[in-house]
Amino acid sequence: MDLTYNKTEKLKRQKTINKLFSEGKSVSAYPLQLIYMIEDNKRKVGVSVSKRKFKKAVERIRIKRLLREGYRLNKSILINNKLDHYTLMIIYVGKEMPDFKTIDLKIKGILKKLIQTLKAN
RNA sequence: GAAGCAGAUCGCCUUAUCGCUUUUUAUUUUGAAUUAUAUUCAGAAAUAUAAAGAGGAAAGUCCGGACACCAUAGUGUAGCAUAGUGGCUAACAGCCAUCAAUCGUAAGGUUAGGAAAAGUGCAACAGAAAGUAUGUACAGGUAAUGCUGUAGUGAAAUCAGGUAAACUCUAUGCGGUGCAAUGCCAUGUAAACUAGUGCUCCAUUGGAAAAGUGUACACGCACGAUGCUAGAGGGUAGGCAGCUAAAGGCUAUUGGUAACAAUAGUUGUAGAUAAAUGAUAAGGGCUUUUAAAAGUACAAAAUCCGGCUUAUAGAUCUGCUUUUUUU
Repeated sequence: MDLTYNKTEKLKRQKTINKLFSEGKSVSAYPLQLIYMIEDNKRKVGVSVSKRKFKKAVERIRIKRLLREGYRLNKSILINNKLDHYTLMIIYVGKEMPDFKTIDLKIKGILKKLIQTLKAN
């Protein structure tokens, strides 16, 4: 089972990020929002937290780490459903500091929701 | 013992499993070159292994430098900053010593502490009057006059003082822009297109120079047609270097009241870039509490250093002061 999340899998290019925000579709399940795009033949995933909602850098870094960890442990949900090329941006839109258990749960939820919406189309 | 003053240090730990970033070594794959099928080279990827991986403030971005580019950064004006005296430093608005004022019983704390005989402005109450000033009473004096003295008000009353966290003056310092600096590679018809403006003079492989451009302004200086200004539409916004060894840390000795300096020894410590340093589980510290249980702060590098300021649960150490008790 693949539990890695290294440099090559990170969403880095400014261009693709802009494209994702302008053309991608979104699925939301509070306190998370997922913007996705099924185009590239590689997996690219980024995480984000609004600076407005969390002013301190410590809090933002903490949430990003939790989001990354949640994706790393649960990305098998996507791969087991024969989905291995995608571009994702996971955004935390909540207003309070989460702990890992809720993040883990919500990530699982939103990834399953993504698969359902894709199958429906 | 209690209350307090000054200074310094630390600021969670261990194990297991799953991960992240950088680097070392090994193997495999791939690429390039060639004397051509085996060597060499350096790069990339994967796997394994080992090592390292946020702070005392990393913060605020408030000062000062290093470094880079703009001209070898010049002169004057403007502007800004600093302000007892002496010293330290690469430098400073920092630090040390000391004087004065002031607060505290004291240890100690605090201070925008230069100049009012250059000029301008401002000033409560009292008082006739506070600078284009001259009233009353008494006394003196004159040709005459508040001309002179005393009384009275006030901090200050006629060659006066106060105020410069008011202008000002004096002394000293400061050129500008910041690592998104800057250089290289790759990509790109990119010195592209349209409009406006400019395209000079002498001369002939050269020289001079207008407009213009370069810094707050002026001068000066440099560049000066591959120009300048505006518009529309597009491309790129990726990689490498800069990038971490530093006015470094620690210890000892010497000089100095000290800040600090010199010498010797020792040590070798993050380098990311939508931004690594994490997640989970178990256990242990520490604080509150009979226990259960709860709490375990503030706050995360972004070119690098020296400061200042602000935030901070809790813990430790050193020196000193006052007071009480005991011996």
